[in-house]
Amino acid sequence: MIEAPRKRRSDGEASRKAILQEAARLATVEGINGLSIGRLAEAVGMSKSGLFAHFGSKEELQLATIETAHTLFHELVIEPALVATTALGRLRMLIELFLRHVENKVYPGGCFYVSVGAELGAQTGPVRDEAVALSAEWMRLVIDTIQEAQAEGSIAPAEDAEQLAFDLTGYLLLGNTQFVATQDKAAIDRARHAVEHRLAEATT
Amino acid sequence: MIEAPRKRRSDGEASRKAILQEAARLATVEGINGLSIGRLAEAVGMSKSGLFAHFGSKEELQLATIETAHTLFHELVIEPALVATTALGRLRMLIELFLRHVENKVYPGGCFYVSVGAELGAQTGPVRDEAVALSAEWMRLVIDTIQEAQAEGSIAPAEDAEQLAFDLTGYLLLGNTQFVATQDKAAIDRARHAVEHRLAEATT
DNA sequence: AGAGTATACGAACGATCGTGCTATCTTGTC
DNA sequence: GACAAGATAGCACGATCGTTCGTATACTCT
Repeated sequence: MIEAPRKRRSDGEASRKAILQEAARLATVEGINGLSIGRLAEAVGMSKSGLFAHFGSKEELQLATIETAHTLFHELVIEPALVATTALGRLRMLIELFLRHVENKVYPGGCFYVSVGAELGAQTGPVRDEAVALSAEWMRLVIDTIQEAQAEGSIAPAEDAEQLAFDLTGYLLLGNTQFVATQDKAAIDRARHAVEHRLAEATT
Repeated sequence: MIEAPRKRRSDGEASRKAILQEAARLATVEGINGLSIGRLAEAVGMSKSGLFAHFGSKEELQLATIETAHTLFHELVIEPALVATTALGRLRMLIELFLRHVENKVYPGGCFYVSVGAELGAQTGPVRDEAVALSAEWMRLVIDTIQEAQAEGSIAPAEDAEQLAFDLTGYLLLGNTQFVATQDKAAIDRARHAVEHRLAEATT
């Protein structure tokens, strides 16, 4: 016997969206484990039990939060970068949009992946697995874009794409971390400068 | 009226040391906030109240934990590097010893500063301030060592010492983070390779 | 209009949190 | 060997944790 699909009401959908948006913000500050359902409920202005009913368990809430952050990251960073016509242009835009979304404080604790990835990296469970998988997705995208740029002849074929992606991501990671800790945009500029320097060496 | 200095007993001293060592380890996995006194007490095999009496508050425990990690970092990474006679040698040793202490899993969650710094970066309070200050100490040391190497003529005077320190630390940060998440030493080797490449460019 | 259900709330559960208080050991000093 | 003080444990506290349950509201569909 197959259950008839329950219909979702628009107000519930809106609540769920508001909850997850706030959850993603708070998770970058307090951690995705440190964030409690009670404080989250207070932040969005609803009851603990009402909020909880949307997810059924804290783990489901955490997974939904990660998915929400993932979607927003795609909207703000990845998809806008795809408009560039050349692979090298896409690579530059990916990096610049990443730095801007940190600089513009999309999340108070910097890049969501960095914050949650650092928190969960050494732990176990489905929440950690999801967070690590999405972090790896970024690295994969950068590597692929570099290889496309090599195919287009704008990045030297002698460059190890994975190593170059590592170097560039290292700058972004430290830029993010320093900016979060110091609130000094100089950290973002250091990252920009490092990226440009490295790309100047790699491009033909 | 000046109080006579309280004498500390050796067994208490040993307990305190064991507690803090375990606290530092657990903090890199569960976070310095996520770590609870109850679980820590269970991990070291003593009662919650007995452990608590050593510190008087959780914040004091956290500060003492950070100080312990700081001391160990000096012993394992910084002081051994000072034996090198040249500044460039010291720089290389600092970096290599850092990577080794990650690789050798001195802490299960990688570098203590990175783990705790990422967790507390966006928060407030004395614990965060202490963690951020000690992270800045590393950067300061790398910058100073680079400038000494420039004074010795082994690193090009045209290099911006702060930018070079940023680049190198970025590699270390990502190497640490990737290694913790994947347990793959290839991440450490990527960091080594990036450092060597960057130093090859900067040295005369 | 009435039935059915998604949404939300309040109250309460057992567990655990950080933190006290008190008693019992153990150790170092005279 | 007595005695003060440090070290540790037991117990209890109020608060908060994630979770469950029953119920009231409000929307949607027939």
